[in-house]
Amino acid sequence: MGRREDVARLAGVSARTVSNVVSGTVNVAAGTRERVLAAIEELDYRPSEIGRMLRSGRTGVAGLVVPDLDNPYFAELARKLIEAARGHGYTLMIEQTDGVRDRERELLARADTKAIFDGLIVSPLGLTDDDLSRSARTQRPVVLLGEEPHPGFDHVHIDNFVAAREAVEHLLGAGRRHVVAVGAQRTVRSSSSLRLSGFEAAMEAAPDATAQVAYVDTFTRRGGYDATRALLHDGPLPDALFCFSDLLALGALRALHDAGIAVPEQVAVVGFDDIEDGRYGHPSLTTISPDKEAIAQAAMDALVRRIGGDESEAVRVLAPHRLVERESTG
Amino acid sequence: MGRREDVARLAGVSARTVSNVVSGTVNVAAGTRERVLAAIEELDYRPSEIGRMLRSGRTGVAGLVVPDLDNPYFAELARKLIEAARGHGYTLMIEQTDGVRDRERELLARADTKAIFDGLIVSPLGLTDDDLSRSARTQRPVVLLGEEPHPGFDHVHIDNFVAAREAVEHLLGAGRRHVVAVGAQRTVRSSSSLRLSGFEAAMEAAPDATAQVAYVDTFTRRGGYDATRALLHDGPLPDALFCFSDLLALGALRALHDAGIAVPEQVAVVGFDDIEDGRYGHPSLTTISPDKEAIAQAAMDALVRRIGGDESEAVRVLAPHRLVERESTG
DNA sequence: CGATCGGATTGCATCGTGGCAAGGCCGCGC
DNA sequence: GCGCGGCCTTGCCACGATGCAATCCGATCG
Repeated sequence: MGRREDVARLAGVSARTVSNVVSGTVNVAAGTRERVLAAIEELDYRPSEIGRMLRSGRTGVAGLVVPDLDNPYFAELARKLIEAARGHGYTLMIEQTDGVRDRERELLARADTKAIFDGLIVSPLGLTDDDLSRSARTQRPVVLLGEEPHPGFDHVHIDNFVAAREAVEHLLGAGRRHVVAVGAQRTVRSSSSLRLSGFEAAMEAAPDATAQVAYVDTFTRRGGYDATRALLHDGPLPDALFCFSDLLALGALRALHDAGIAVPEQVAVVGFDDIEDGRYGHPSLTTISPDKEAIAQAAMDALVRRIGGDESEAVRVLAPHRLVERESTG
Repeated sequence: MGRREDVARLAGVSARTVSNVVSGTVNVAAGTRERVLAAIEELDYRPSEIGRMLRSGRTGVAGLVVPDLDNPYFAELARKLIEAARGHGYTLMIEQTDGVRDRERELLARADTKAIFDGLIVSPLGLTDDDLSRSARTQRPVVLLGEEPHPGFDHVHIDNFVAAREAVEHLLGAGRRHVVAVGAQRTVRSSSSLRLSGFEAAMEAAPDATAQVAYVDTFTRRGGYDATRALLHDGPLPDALFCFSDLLALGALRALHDAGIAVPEQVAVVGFDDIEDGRYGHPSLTTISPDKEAIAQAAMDALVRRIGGDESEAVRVLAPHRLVERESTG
């Protein structure tokens, strides 16, 4: 690949003129332009993105920090985010944290130091306000996804409380009277606390119904499987499960099937996330469907706005969700 | 964030000495180092990664081009690749092509021009040798994943032919006598042709068995669902399906269930990829499990070696696979 | 015919690093 | 007291690009 000097020499102009042709921001005589373009073609010259980055201070790269691409919710979200980023002329660098707080902190710190992003979209699990405000010193904007807002940061989310309540109301409305919330967590701070609150709110409005909470270790199929097994072993059979994620629900479905319990006849199941797997499984999964495209779009919009220098107060964007009824609730 | 000049002034040294302290490659007197480090802390100075990139010609970024992160196989592979990249001190930028040849070509071209990667890992679907060799002019190394090798490029793969043959032999060994290969494609050039060949080889070795090929439009659950529906509608019921991917298999399972056909009693099903979904579904899916970790590791190893300047002949790395027997084949 | 104007082209400076080699300083040995 | 060696420190430059302002040239106008 030729360098700009070589192109200039071949075209019989100065190096600066080559730049003018390439950037197109300055008037260049038609004849000159053609000679330069020919020389560029001839020598296979391509301007260096890194030089431009250095000069302009912009990289056109945004970081995405998610717990885990294995998780279909994040994989589907990442897909939409990559598309949204492309729409803004941005490329995404993806990092995984496995929900480990130290990894999340480390990546935030790297955003200050080694990294090259213009900004960062973070889906945190274990970060505290303190972790975040410590990193707020950075010049680089951060947009948060997920349940919890943090003061001073843009935040894109769905109304988890209302969504959870609607899911449970759907179960109650179908006549279910013993509903178990699957997905509370003892270890992790308050992830999903809004979903739990929504569950509780719906249950309190139905005094004749029994509410129960099942704890899980991880938001995985195995977590849902193990929790449901324990549930079936320990006590009376409920007639509905509200799982805090589709993965949990898929694990629960499997455990119910293994125990010979019919879904939805004996137990109805609702999930949360609307991942593709839930649509083709047997039975297909009723779930809360967050508008992932809206989330991705809003997050990139906010990030690009901040990168553009917007210093206004942090915004909270509410993306739509809807309840999708499928076979698992009849 | 302070600049190097400011740090130098505060520490009472030259800007160059600040660099020397930061890089650590040159001897600096202990007292000077401490003063500089204190000034760095005080002014919150952090060296610019972009400046380093420009100076060194390395970015520490690799590109990953996959069809689609929605596809759990690629999501799981991406996860492993990100981890492998981290092990080499690299970060990944992920791009999606949706298997569209023009997008793949465009991204290869961008690797030459706008992009900042040191190298690229590509999982192509529609690229021709010509497309690739056209891009081989670039200085940036490319490592290929997937079925098809291309001359002159490092290639990491599993033995698709043998894996497919083993999958079909497993079905035949269980007494199945009418096996349908689900996943041949009319439009896309030769994707999965090795899996088809493996299928044919196994079937030819069993003269008393009936082989059949079902075509799909896309390697998705819907593709598998539609193809299986058509299959059930059109002809006699086979007693085994060999699906070229787990997604196809999951769609097929759903279609079989809708038609009231028992799996594995009436029809056995084998998939390919061993994605997480297949493990918890009902029935769980027998599948060919490629060693994704080995693939990711080998791909990053090869890429980093090339980036390091290795000009030796292109290598082909064969990663292990194994047949995982689950409920869908009894 | 000279002055002015405007478009095309160019040189200079800068972004932040780090390699290179020259310069500075101290201490030791003679 | 002087010279020399060795360690620190520093200035200069290039990496590649572009904003800015100066320069250059042909053309038009008075």
